[in-house]
Amino acid sequence: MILNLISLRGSLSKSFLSHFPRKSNPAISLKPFQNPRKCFSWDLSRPTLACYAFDEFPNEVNEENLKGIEFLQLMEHRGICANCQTYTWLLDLCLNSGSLVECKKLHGKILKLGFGNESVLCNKLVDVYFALGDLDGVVKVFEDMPNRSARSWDKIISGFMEKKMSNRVLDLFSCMVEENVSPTEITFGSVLRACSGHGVGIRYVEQIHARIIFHGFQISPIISNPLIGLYAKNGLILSARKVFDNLCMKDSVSWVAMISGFSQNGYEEEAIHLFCEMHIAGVFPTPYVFSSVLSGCSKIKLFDVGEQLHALVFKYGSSLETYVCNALVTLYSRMPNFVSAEKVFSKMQSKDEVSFNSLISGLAQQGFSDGALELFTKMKRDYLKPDCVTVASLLSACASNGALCKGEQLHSYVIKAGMSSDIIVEGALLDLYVNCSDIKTAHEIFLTTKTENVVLWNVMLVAYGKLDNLRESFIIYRQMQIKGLIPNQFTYPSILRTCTSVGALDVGEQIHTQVIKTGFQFNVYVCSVLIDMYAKHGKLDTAHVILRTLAEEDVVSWTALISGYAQHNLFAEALKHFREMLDRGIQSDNIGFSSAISACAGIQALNLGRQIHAQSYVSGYSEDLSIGNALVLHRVDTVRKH
DNA sequence: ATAGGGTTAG
Repeated sequence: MILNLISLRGSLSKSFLSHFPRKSNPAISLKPFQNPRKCFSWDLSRPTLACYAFDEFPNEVNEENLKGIEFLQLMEHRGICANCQTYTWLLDLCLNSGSLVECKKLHGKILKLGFGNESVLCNKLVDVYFALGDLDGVVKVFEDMPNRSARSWDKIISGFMEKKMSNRVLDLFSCMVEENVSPTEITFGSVLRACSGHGVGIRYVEQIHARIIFHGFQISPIISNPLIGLYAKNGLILSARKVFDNLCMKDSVSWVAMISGFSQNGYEEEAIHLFCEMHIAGVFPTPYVFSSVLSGCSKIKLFDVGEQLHALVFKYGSSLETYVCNALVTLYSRMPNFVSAEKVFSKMQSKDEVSFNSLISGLAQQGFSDGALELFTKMKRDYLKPDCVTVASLLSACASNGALCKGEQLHSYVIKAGMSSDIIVEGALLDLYVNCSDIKTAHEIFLTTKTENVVLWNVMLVAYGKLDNLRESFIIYRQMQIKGLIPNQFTYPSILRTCTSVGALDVGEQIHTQVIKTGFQFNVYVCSVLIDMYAKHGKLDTAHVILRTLAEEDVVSWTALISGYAQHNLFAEALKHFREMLDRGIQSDNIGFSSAISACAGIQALNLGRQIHAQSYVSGYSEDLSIGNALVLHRVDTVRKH
């Protein structure tokens, strides 16, 4: 209707109208055609304004020259007073034209005319200043505002959040609380996002949570979902679960937040379990939840569950989603053969860096460094930029294969691409040189790094361990404690192995006390090395006690003890423990087999030795050198007997 | 408001 009328007016075209904000009420808009001037003072809608301009200034106004401030000047020239609404729309024109100068002029006029108290205008000014990037302007308007409603606070808080200025958001929130303005859902939404962006302490998050409960928002998914994420990111998985359980209306985002929270914190089984619950509850599985739960399956190598999920991915139409496919590629690339991984990968419609990284890391972790490097080349050919993750995987593959030359080439790529200070690339790089026995270069790199990365220190402990240099290892170990770095489950095995190999049981015992002090006495990795150390040095009772305190013993811990018994001629004990290990459903490794065969030789148990040999053969150790040596010994001993 | 890939080990 309006457009028809407008088109009758010739030059007043649609593009002319596009200069004006779209905010028209058709019923009112018809009025100016009867009496534009009268209408102007109390109602200015988009067409009214334009029609007025056309009626009043047919020669002066056209599509090109009409700008907000010029129009205002024309109005003033004609003696017509602009009202509050006029300024609102003029400010909207600034938004479209992007002119900060004009906005400032209008701001000045608004203050001069005494419109500075109008909250509508102030909010609009905040919008425009934000859009034009003048944050000082924003703050100035806000400081001058007389009555700051929750809505105004929300506007400025979410504005700063959009600019990712978490500090400002949290400061503003404190001010808001001080002024006793009740926060809204939107306020809490921004504040929670600021918390995760800024990495604030969990105590602060808990305070915010208390306020959320106080204001009765804990049942809102919009607030509780990010809260779940925040608790999960900080490792407080129980708090996250509590928030999740308190939600009476869980939406799909709530489920994803909780499932990914579990999956990312080492609670993969719980993640899969919760996914099943979600599925039973009839909630539609989004691509988000698939990528999350699949990632959990990859981490704990639950391939069959992953395959079942893959079927669901097809069923629910997520099979073309990049995130989902990437998670599937990761899952399948952890399997011994890469057929499924390559199938998913090649069928992907749009591959990104992560798609390549998933496959590369799979190849790298299974020792196929050439295949991984080939993909690295392919990746560059597809115009995808290899990132820190790519390089870290590749470096790790080169390190484990002793491919120093290729590793060095990657090193220069790292320097060129500016990744030298990435915390993980540094670790992988250092590991490369240590593994390739270039300890000198490794130490040089170590000296150039910042000192707060525990991994680097651990790798240096491995480095000096390789040189059997316990003195230097111990200095490093001491220094990291002085720097306040907390040893982890990688630290203790590294130095303890050196103690074992140089025969420094006293130093080892000293470290054992620290293991207990820091709560690592239940860690299988740490304990297996302790058992090995004590067993090799004849303290078999101590080694035995340590094994018994483990909740979940593994092959390496058992065989460390068994080989200790065998080495100290306690053959019956060795065989007894070998039997017990098998009875517990733990498959032997080569150390276990060779120790048991040696023990058989020791007590001249030919038949048992043959049996164990057959077992080792079935377990795939037919070409193992240590077993071969044990067999030779066995033969010699049994021949000697006859 | 929710998602995928990474360094050190016996």
